[in-house]
Parts: sequence; structure tokens; C-alpha cells
Amino acid sequence: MPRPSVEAERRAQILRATCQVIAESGLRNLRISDVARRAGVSGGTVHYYFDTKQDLAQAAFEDCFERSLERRRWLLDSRADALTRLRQIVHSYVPGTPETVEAWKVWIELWAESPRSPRLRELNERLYGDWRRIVADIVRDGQSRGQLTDGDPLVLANMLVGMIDGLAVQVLAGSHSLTAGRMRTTCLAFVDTVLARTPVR
Amino acid sequence: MPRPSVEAERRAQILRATCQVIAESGLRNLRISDVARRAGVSGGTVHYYFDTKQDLAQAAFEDCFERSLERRRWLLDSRADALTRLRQIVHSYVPGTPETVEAWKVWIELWAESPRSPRLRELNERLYGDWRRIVADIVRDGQSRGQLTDGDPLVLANMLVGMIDGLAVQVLAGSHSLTAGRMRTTCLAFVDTVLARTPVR
Amino acid sequence: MPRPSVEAERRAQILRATCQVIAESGLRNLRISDVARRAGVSGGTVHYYFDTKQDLAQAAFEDCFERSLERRRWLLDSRADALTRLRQIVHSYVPGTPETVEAWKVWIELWAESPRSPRLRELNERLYGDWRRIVADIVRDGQSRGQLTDGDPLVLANMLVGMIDGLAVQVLAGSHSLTAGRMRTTCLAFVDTVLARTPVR
Amino acid sequence: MPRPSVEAERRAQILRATCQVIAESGLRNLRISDVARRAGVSGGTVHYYFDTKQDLAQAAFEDCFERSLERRRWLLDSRADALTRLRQIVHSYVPGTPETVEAWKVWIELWAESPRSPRLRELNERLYGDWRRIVADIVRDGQSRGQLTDGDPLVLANMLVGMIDGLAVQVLAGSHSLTAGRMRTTCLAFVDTVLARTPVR
DNA sequence: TATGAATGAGAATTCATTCAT
DNA sequence: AATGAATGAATTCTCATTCAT
Repeated sequence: MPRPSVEAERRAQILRATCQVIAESGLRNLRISDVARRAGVSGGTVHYYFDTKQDLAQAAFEDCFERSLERRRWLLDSRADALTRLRQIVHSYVPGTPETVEAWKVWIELWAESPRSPRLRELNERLYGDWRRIVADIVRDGQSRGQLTDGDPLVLANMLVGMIDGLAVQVLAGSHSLTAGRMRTTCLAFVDTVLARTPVR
Repeated sequence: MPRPSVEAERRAQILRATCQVIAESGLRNLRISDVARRAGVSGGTVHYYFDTKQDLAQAAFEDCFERSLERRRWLLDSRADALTRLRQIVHSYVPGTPETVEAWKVWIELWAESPRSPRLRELNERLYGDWRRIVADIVRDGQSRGQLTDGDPLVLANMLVGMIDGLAVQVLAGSHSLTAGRMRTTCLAFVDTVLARTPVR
Repeated sequence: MPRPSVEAERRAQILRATCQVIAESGLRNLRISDVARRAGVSGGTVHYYFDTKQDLAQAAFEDCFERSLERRRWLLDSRADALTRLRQIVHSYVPGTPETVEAWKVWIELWAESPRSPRLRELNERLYGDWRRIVADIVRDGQSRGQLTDGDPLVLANMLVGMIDGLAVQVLAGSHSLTAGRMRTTCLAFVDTVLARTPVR
Repeated sequence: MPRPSVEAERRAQILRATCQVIAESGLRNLRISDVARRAGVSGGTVHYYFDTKQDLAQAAFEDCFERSLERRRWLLDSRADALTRLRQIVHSYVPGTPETVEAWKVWIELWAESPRSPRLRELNERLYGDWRRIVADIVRDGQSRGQLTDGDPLVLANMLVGMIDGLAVQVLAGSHSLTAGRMRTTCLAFVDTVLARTPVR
């Protein structure tokens, strides 16, 4: 009579390990044996929980994505004003902590793989759609309080989200001229001088 | 008795084929045999020109990158005003034609691979640096003629370039909510309402 | 506190399931997990009753063989004359019912495996020897009553049994030109025109 | 510029090795590595010629079957009388030589596998149909010369062929009571006392 | 008795790379 | 300069078997 949680725990453990390996080695070099080693189980065990490597990768992407959004859940519940929350978003998305870096690397892998995977495409659609809508809501909120500039909130949100993604990709690609610091500066400048109604000097 | 240019031609032919395969199947699924088939040569021949698969991929990335910039060379020589040229940039980077789509797919693959490849990192650094500087120069030019808003030209260029990249990634990932059309709208809105001094209504 | 017969029941249940799986998938594809699923128990339980897969297969073969002969027991007790009983034998061995088909498939698997398994060889020897002797006895009986042709009864029995086996193999192999109907015709013709003293026209 | 025959030779070589391994170990235990070792090539080479193990097995069955019939081709061209040829058939099919034994073992494997393989079924249909027709033609020939008993030649041929197959299976299964000698005796008795018009005493 | 989580020893398959021609 | 046959290392996946509960 095994403890009822064993299965769920093992699954989660394997998924975390998979995300780490994907971030570290790329989907390209994802090997079941590496996942197994990192999760501290046997290769057979990985297959006990996931039929194929593809299933494993898909599940790992979902897990990583959902945990990432989960980590930003506090933004939604924040009572801070829109401008502050946008700044918080920028800060939280600049690849600084190992956690953020790992999440970004996994996202890029997912994007690179999406053109050939309907399931990943759908996953991205669903979660990224949510994300853009969240940002748009904040913009809309700021506009209704007169704090942010006018304009289609979804367009403005897309500008910010696109900018964050595009710059993060460069930071992650290890650019020396586009560092995390410069990314932060650039995105904050956008928030403070473009989105804010009374631009910060 | 083949002409001395045969080698160069074969090389180019193989590199094009490699870019196509990478765009189509991903670096992850790049197989020498696929490249060979597409280039109409034997697998042995591919190895005759490129020692290892890694060499081949690296060379293909360089070739693709350089051809991409080459294709935008006319922007540099354009006598059009800054605003027009920025709009042209947006238009030319929205993934519309098969050619653009292929190029974008290769770039994403390169970015995904960069964290693990100093050589790709350096390639990106060099060419992307050039690219950002080109855009910054246009911005600077527009500012000096009073056509564009004030602000650090490099920061403004980074905003635009980042936005283009980040949104293109979503378009390429097959997003239904962020299509090529919406990407174009968003980027043009940025150019016309943020960068332009007298915003287009 | 399970009744003592539970074990015997479970064993039988697992053996039946094994025969079915062998008939359906072949010994080649016999998987413990399939047996378990079909028997409605866990894989662990199968191993609780049978140490190894080999043991399971061997026991299943024995079970199937013995049940097959059991099913023909009535022939022995039959008071019908020899010719009638030989015709009954033919009819009962033509692969028609699902039960017969399953049994034949298992036999063929056993024969295919025998060259490499002393235990299966011995099993076949014992049970097939019995079977040939039964048929020979019927022939002998028919001869002594003047109903059947002269000749070594064992040789005549071997002719009939061999013919049945060889033709059944073709029927089972799905031959379109050697169907169950043609097998029946052929074997009955042998009984009626070769074995019968006064050949049926 | 490789010799033109290398490919055909290697293919044949691998197919022979596969037949041997199937005869020796059974389809059940067919391992690519064993085939490779016996053919004196690497495992990779086997896959160079045959995409999958299934393809290899199918091709091997076809090769074995065709070579078997080829080996009996002389029967067709024989000018001997029908009775003699039927006796020759019996002699040539009794599993005596290593070659015959190997062929029989492969056939039994094929029959055991046929129910699950349309391609093998078709192969058996085609080649076994040929074979039965050949025997029927000999019977018909003997009848027309008054040498053989009357009766549907196809039915008589099926009796003989079925008997040969069924008894051979027992011989191959290693029966002590049904040996090659007894098989020969039985089949010859059938030819000489049943098929021959003037039975040999 | 029975379970099912976990294992690890195989086996098939893939594919970059080599090399004789 | 080019080929393609041959290789073997790497990797996924399967499944009988074990064992704690």
C-alpha cells in the first residue's frame, strides 16, 4: 500500500529535473538519462511516468510555464498602482536570478520548437494569451485612473511584452552589448517615458 | 576538370540547404543526410566540405545571418527620411514572405542555441550589434532633423528592435492572437506615436 | 481470510488469460502485463503465482493442451462405430469455433518453440503420443470389426493425424485456397475413401 | 566506385544469416546483433540494408521460401514417372539434412507468425499455392497415365502435402515416437498404397 | 495475498563520421 | 572531388522481475 502521494511527488520531481536539463542543455540535448540522474531515479522510472521523451518534454514545458505564471500571481493581487505594477513586471522579468534565467531558457526552447509542435503552440497560445491580457488589464486600469497614456491597451501591452521578450532573448543569448542592466533600463524607460502620462523626466 | 568555382558553389549550395533544413526541422533535427538530399549531393560530400556537423551548423548560421543583413542593405543606402526608413524596417521584418519566415526561424534556433555556444554568441554579438547600431543611427539622424522624439537613440533603437524580435517570436510560434498583422500594427504604432515627434494621429 | 480455493481459481484464471494472449499475440509477444490485464489482476500477482515468464508459458501450454484433450474425452467414451468416430474427430478438429481456433494457435506456437525447449518437447511427446494412440486404437477397433481397411493401424492413424495437423496449419495461416471447408472435405475423403473398407462412393 | 555487386551480395549474405538465426533461435529470439555477428558485419550494416527488424524478417522469410522451392525445381523438370516423383518429393521433404531442417524450422516460424502478418500470409498463400499445384499436376499426370488412383487430384495432393507438413512438424518438434524414419515410412505408405493404382504389396 | 512503484538489463534504431574506390 | 558502404557509439524504449507495504 504505497503512500498515495508518491506518484504525484515523483512526477513533479521528474518534471523539475527535466526543466533544469532543458534549460542547461537545450531540448536538442535532452537525454532521458540526464533527467533520471538529476531526479535521482533510474531511467526506467522516468519511462514509468512518461511514455515517451516527447511526452516528457511536453509535460515539462507545461509545468515550467505554469509555475512561471504562478510565480507572478502576486502581481495580480497587488494593490499597487498600475505604474508601479508595470515596473514590478519589468524587474521580475529581467533575467537575474537563476530561477528567472532557467525559466527564460525554457521559454526560448519552447518558442523554437513551437513551429513543429501543435501542442506546444497551443500551450503558448493559452498561457501567453493570459499573460498579455493581464498586462493589458493593468494598462487599462492605469488609463482609467489617468495615470497612463491613452491608446489601445492591448497594443501598448504588446509593445511592452514584446520588448521584454525580444530583449530578454538577447540577454539570454549572452550579448555583451545588451545586458540585463541595459534591458532593465530600456524597459523602464518605455514604462516611464512612454506609458506614463506625466513622463518621469 | 572542374572550374575552381565549383567548390565555392557547392559550399554555398550546401549552406543554403542547411539553412532550409534548420528552418524546417529545427537544429534539433538537423541531419546531414537531409542536408545532402536537399542539396542534391551525397552525405560524403557534405563532409568533404565541412568536417563536422557542428562546423556545418555554425557556417550555415553565419551564411544565413549575413544574407539577411545583405537583404536589408538597401535600407542603409536609402535616401528616404528616418521615419520612412523605420517604417520600412518594420515592414521588412514582419514575417510574411517565405524568405523572411525562414530567416526568422533560423534566428530563433540560433538564439536558443547561443547559451551553449561561444561561437554563436559571438556571431550574434557581432551581427546584432551592427544591426542595433544601424537602427540607432537612423534614429539619431531623425532626431537631428527634428523628425523624431528626443531620448537616447540607442535606447529607442533597442525598444524597437526588441519589440520586433519579441513579437516576431510569437508570430513564428504560430500564435493566433498575435498574428503578423497585429505585429505590424503594434510596431508601426510605436514608430508613429512614440518615435515620431509629431505623432500621427 | 480467503478460501483455500482462491489460489487455485486465480491460477486457472491466469492460465486461461495466458493462453488467450498467446493465441492472440503469439508467444513472441507474450507480455506479463497483457496477461495481467486480461486476467484482471496486477502484474505483481502474476509473479506471485508463477516465478518466471517461462514457467507461466510452460504451465499455460500444459493447461491448454490438457483442456483440449479433455474436450475430446467424449470421443473415447463414444459407443459409435470407428468410422463415425473418425468422422467426428475430423469435424471436431477443423478450426471453426473460436475455441478451436485458439487451441490450434497455441499448438502451433508450442511446436514452433519445441525445438528449443526440452520441457515443451516432452509435453508434446506425452500428449501427442496419447492422441495418436487413441486414434490408432479406433482404427484398430474398426479393422477388427471389418469396417476399416487393413494396414498398420499406427501408420494409418499417423496419416490422418498428420494430415489434420498440416492442413489445419494452413487454415490457421489464413490460406484462401486451403480453407476450413476444404480441409474438412479432404480429411473426410481420406476417412471415407481410404480408411473405410467399402469406400463411400 | 564500389563494385556493383557489393550491395546485392551483402543483402544475400545478411538474409542467409537471418534464416539461420531464425531456425536456430526462433523468430521470438531473433536479435539484430546475432544476425550481424553471423553475417560478419556490424549491427549498423544490417540496418543499412534493412530499415527495421520486421523488414529484415519478412525479407528473410521470402528468401528462405524461394530458395526452398528453387531447391525442388529439379522435380519439375524430372522426366521420371509420377510415382517416382512423388516418392522423391517425400524423400526430399523428410527433415534429414541440416539444410532441410533449417528450412522446415523457418516455415514453422512463418506459419506461427502468419495469423498476425498479412504480408507473411500473402507470401505463404503464393508460394504454398504454387507448391500444392505442382503436386496436383504430378498426380494428374500419373492419373492420365493410369499409374495413380482416381480422385480429385487437388484433394489427393492436399492429403499428401498436409500429411508431410503435419508429420514434419512433429519430427521437428523432436518427437521420439514420430521420427524422420517413421515420417518417411508413413508418407511412402500413403504414396505406394493409397495413391498408386496397383498398390505395392 | 496482492499491489504497483521502481529497477536495470537488454534491444532496436539513429546517425555522424570514416574511408576505399 | 565525390561517393556511398560500413561502422559503432549513443540513446530511447521495453519489460521481466523485485520488493516494500
